[in-house]
Amino acid sequence: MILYKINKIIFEFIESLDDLTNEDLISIKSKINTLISENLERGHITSNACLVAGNILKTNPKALSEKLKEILIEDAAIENVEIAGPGFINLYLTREAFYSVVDDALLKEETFGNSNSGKDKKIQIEFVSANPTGPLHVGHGRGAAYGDACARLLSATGCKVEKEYYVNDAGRQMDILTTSVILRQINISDDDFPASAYKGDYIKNISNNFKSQSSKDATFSFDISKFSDADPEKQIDKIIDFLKTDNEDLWFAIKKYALDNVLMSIKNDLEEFNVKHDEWFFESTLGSTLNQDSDISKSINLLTEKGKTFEKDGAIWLQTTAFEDDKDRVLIRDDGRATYFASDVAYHKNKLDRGFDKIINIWGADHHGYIKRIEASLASMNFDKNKLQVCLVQFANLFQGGSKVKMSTRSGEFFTLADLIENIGVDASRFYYLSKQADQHLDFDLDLAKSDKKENIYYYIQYAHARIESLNEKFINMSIGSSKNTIKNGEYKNCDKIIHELMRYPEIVQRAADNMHPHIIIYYLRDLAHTFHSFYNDNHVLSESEDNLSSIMSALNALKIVFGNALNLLGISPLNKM
RNA sequence: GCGCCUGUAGCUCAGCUGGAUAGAGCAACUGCCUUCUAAGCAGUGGGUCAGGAGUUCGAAUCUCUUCAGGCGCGCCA
Repeated sequence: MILYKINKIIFEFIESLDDLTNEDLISIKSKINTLISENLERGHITSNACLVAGNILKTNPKALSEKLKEILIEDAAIENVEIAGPGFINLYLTREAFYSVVDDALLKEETFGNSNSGKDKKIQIEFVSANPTGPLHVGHGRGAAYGDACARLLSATGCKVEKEYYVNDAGRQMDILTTSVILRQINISDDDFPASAYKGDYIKNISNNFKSQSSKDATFSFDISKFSDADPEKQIDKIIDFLKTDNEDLWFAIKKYALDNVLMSIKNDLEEFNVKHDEWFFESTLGSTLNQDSDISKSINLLTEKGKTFEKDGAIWLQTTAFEDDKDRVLIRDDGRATYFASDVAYHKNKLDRGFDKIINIWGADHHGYIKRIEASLASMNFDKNKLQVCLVQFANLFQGGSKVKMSTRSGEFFTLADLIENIGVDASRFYYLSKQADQHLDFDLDLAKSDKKENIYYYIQYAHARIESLNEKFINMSIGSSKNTIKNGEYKNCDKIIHELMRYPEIVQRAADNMHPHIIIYYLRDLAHTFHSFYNDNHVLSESEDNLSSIMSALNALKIVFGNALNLLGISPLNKM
């Protein structure tokens, strides 16, 4: 790529300067920005190299830029060099070099924009990982869209990415799910239904389906009033104890059935949403403290060997305060059971033991308090805690008819991911989920996502793609050769703005991947669509001369490739017709 | 109280690895369809980038501070 070459020339120039220490060089290199310009008025490529070097070396940036200009102008791809403002360098490429991006895109097609900056790094990204106690809701949808888009971005920069879902199939929430289903079996009325149990319709469905498929029957006598307790948590615990011990067969049959069912529905929702995990890791496989060979025991033993644990009040603690945590955390309760934290420690050890160069967790923002303690546990086991990167996803609020859509999980009525997809479709959902930086609150406007006005950027972008496709079909029917001369030789310059925007694409992908910011792609697409629509209005393409027409279509086909590739990074299919 | 995030045009948001006049869309007003998809284009007006201080040749962007809003702080999962 042309940018790479120019960067090399600039770096060589900097290195040749007098009185340059190694430190200066590193600092200068890290601050230099040599980019495709945002605006053709500033040349094709612009660099702040001389400003940065001038500042650090305490010399006049303008004098530096004069020298650099002499060197750059020698390059065959560069037609002109301008010095602007306090010492910016603005480069103009020759027609040939300028046009080369079109050939490059047409040649590389779906790999255009990709790089190998990730150098085959093995990265695991864990996302969604919702508790298997009910259907995915719109909050999970955001994590799903974000995690999947990040995986695509990282793959595009050459990383080997594995997507994983962590299934919390051990612990109390599974007991509550099981209990909820059993209580539906024995027809506890809605009024008597425990406050802490799950009440959604899906529970009733699971219950009914189990009844019709299994010979096991809930025929024991059960009087809910015997379990009453002012604290709903204690109430449900009493019921769990009873059901577990007195009806073991039924308990395990239903537990398995319920988990399988919920998991199946989660998998279906994700598949529908165009998200596919490579691995499903079950918490239960981490084992328990009763088994010395389990992952849980091994990680706790390791921490103990390293002298990081201590006993207090009958419990075993990890001294996470040694690594910036607010307080120390319990690994094993005074009754001998492991905490959720202990499972998490074992799980993260397991992940790193699998040999990933980096593990990424996509977590709900409400979990941000957990980052320190996990990092502390990894550091305590002598892992490099920088191998773990946690990305937080803020909540999404749905708006419809100008007001917030209520989402009450307690009553079991919520707007599920499946509802959202049914409402506005997979692609528009993914698009709007990704339209804002993940760690910030998102107001998701359902009316906007369905609107047919320009304010609906999703359609605005798709419309550009569809228009190109439509032109292309007509062009193909005209059977004209594929000369690109009039753009190459500069006779026809009306697509220059489009070509110029195309040149930015690889650097946009790189930036989006480096920062894990898929929304950068969205705003780039919006600008790209605007450039295209503007061109389309000003130029009646099909009535151009044959030479111009075929030239234009080569540029537009390159543009179409970029639209397609960029949308694909977001997991969205481009529309050919609208 | 502690931690994280946010505050940019009337509204919804970009821009934040410091850079050249702070950008879009909506809303308001004005134009553009006998020709390729008007789900479009062109234009006008609209800003003390929450307030203050600092670092810098240069700050919406970095540091400190004040104010306002959101979220999180269990031997829950």
